[in-house]
Amino acid sequence: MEQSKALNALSALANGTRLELVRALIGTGAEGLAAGDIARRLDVSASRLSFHLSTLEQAGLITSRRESRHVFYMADAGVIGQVIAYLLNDCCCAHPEIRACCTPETEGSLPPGL
Amino acid sequence: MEQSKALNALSALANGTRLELVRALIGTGAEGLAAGDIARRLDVSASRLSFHLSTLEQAGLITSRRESRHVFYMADAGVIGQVIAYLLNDCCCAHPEIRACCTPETEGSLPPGL
DNA sequence: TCAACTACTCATGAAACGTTGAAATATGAT
DNA sequence: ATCATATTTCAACGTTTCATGAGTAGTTGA
Repeated sequence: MEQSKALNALSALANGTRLELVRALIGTGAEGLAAGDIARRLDVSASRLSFHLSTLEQAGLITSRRESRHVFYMADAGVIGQVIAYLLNDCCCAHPEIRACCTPETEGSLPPGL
Repeated sequence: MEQSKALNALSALANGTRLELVRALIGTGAEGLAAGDIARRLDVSASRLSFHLSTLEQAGLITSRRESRHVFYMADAGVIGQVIAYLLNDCCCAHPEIRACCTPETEGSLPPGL
């Protein structure tokens, strides 16, 4: 992932509404969620939702598909993973203390080499 | 890490100059780098540098110490790790496909359980 | 065709961001 | 004291972002 793409993604993620959107969409997997359902679930106006969804889509973090009159949005787990990997590897040089963030649930249970 | 702190950190990281700053400071460890050296290295004006450094410091991503007339800046690896962990766990629910980003260099070389 | 529904676009204004250069502050050397 | 160095602060300007509400476009069923 190039820096410019990572920057777009980080800008997109640096907003409360959009972070909630990602959170909501990650949970729904490939099926996704219709715009109207998202609006109701997060209590966001239609235009505001559309603005934030298109910001996320432009950044490549989510995708959409039309199904009759509904538009379903879903998170692109691959791209989101790439953004995190970019922070981890290209910006932080896989710094050992930072890498530790990857094993929070198993913290302390891994041998020193990992 | 709370969402508001993570959002501040993401905003701070979503800028090319500041990402370069983090990159440069991560490499210098606890010693850090004096502002003037950073300015020369990244070819950034003093006031612009100061602005971006204070943005990063306010977000908690870097710290500073004065030494005679120099001010040394260093990255806070712990906080940077927390931000990445927040994205990974609190936003992406440790989604398996996204978690895969943590093992790019050792990909395929770990047993399935890790 | 018409009405209802779903989602998007647009214009507006307020707020935040980023760059610049000049001025101010702090520290150290002569 | 005076001067030089190092860094920060400030005001100005243009750009970008965001929330709001009104209006528009596409889809479905009567």
